[in-house]
Parts: sequence; structure tokens; C-alpha cells
Amino acid sequence: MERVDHLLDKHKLKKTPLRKRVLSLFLNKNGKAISNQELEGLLKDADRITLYRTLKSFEKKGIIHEAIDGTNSAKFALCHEECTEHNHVDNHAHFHCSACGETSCLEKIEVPSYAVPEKYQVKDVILVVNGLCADCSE
Amino acid sequence: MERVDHLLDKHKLKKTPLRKRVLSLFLNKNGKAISNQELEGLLKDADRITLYRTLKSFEKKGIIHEAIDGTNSAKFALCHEECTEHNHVDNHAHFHCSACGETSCLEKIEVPSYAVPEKYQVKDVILVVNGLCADCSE
DNA sequence: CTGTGTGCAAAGGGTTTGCAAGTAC
DNA sequence: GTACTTGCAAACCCTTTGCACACAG
Repeated sequence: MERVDHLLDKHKLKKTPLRKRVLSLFLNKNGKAISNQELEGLLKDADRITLYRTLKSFEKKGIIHEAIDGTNSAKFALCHEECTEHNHVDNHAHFHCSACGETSCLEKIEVPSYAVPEKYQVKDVILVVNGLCADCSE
Repeated sequence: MERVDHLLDKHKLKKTPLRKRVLSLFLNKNGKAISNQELEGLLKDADRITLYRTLKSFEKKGIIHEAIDGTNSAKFALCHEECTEHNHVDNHAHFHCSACGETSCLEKIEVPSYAVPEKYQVKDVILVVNGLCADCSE
């Protein structure tokens, strides 16, 4: 629980009850991404719109990052310790399970840089691996 | 124009006026992706819902594929010649320009396979390169 | 003629914005 | 006390579904 307080302090966010609950969910998810929809289910008494805003402010401050998985619905996962408002470094791949729908970070896979056509400038690369996770590949 | 007719025949779709118009837009886009929104702008007299369905049937038949670019909005681009309803092979990367928003196919970049944690099964990989395209990187 | 495609209306889901009341600091 | 956060209402956009009519083959 101190870790929640610490993270909020570090990123200069007020320690409100709702934020603490949301953040501790992320800490217990172990690298798996959470969608707004899932959050609503887990925090039934919370207001949907406020959850959107909570995620947005966490994202802006560098506490969480969007985990793009090709499903066209926004999901978020915890950032590295070093992330700040002005320096997100989330250059790792994500794994999306097509059976259970879970999206998780593959910290081990660093995203390589790629050769692009002349005059193109690369800023970052999104890498999503689709398939079956350990639980679903029995 | 014969190419439009040929493609529709080949994939067993009726050659209606709307489908011809939509398909020739794709043929003239040279590997760039088109969103439903953009299509509406280009074909102002057409019905928005019908355009959704047109794209869906083209996708299902293997004429176009979804070009995921991390913006959480669906875009589509022309498939390879060899694609059919039951055999899509679109294992190439996409480039997304953060300035103009255009998404284009990078046919040259084949998507490599990746080492994932034990028991995971990989089905396919999404690779999106973000940055500035030739037109926007002046 | 038959099955498919189209247009319109309606509904559903996700997301954003505005404003008043509440709360952290 | 002040600035930020929350909750509620409303609106917006994207997408899907249902149904009657039109049209390609």
C-alpha cells in the first residue's frame, strides 16, 4: 500500500481514495493491461467517467501507458519505474491472447528499429504478438 | 477500371456501382489505408452504414485488410493479389505518420517471429512504425 | 425470379465535455 | 482557502442491427 502512496507522490498526483484503489489494481495485475471496461467491473461503485479521467491523468504523468493490442479498444498497463510525465520509455512488445482477450507486457522483447523508405523518420514502433497465452494454450 | 471488375469477379462479389467506386478509390491510394470516415468524405452521397458493410465484405473476401496503426480507429488497405476469403497473407508492417495521420503498408518489412514465454503460442504479429512520412518530414 | 446490396431509422458502446459540489493539501 | 477531483448529465462519434425496397445475376 505504501507503494501506491509513493507512486502518486512521485508523480505529483493527489492521493484520493479512488486513485489509490485504481493504482493498487494495476500493481496487482503484474504487467497485464486493464481496460476502462474491466475497471468498471472491478470498481462497481465508481463513476465510469471519472475512471476515464483517472486513467488519462495516470497516463499523462507516466504511471501507466497504453498497451495497444490491435483490438481498437484502449487498455493500459503499468510503466517502468523510470517513466515521468516528459519521458515515457515503453519500448517493449505486448502480447494479446485471442482466447481470453488479456493483453500483457513482454518486457523481454525489445522493439528493434526498422529500415523505412527514404525521408521517413521513425519515432517509435508498436509491436503486438497475437496468439494464445499460457493459460489458454492447453 | 477493368481491374475493379476483375477483382470483384474474382472474389465473387456483385459488381454494384457503389462497390466499384469504393474499390477504385483503394486502387488509386497506392498502399495507403482508408478509414470509414475518410470514405464518407470522398463519397458524400453514399450511405455511411452501407460503407461500413462494404468494407466488411471486402475484408471478409480478402480484397482489403485492416491496417492497424495504434490509433484505435479502423483503417483498411488493399490486400496482396493472392489473398482470398480463406487465406489472408498480410504479414507486413504498417507505417503511421503522426503528423498527417496517413497509414501505409510497408510491404518491404516482413514481420519477424518472436521468442515468447514458454507455453505461449504465436499466431501473428502486428508491427506498426510510427513517425513522419516523406511528405511531413521536411 | 432469387438472393444480395442498399438506404433509412434506431440502438448500442465507448469516450469526451461542462458544470456544480466535494475534497486534498 | 485554493486548486484539483469527483459525480452526474448530456452530448458526440463510431459501429452494429433490423427491416423494407432496389437491383445484379
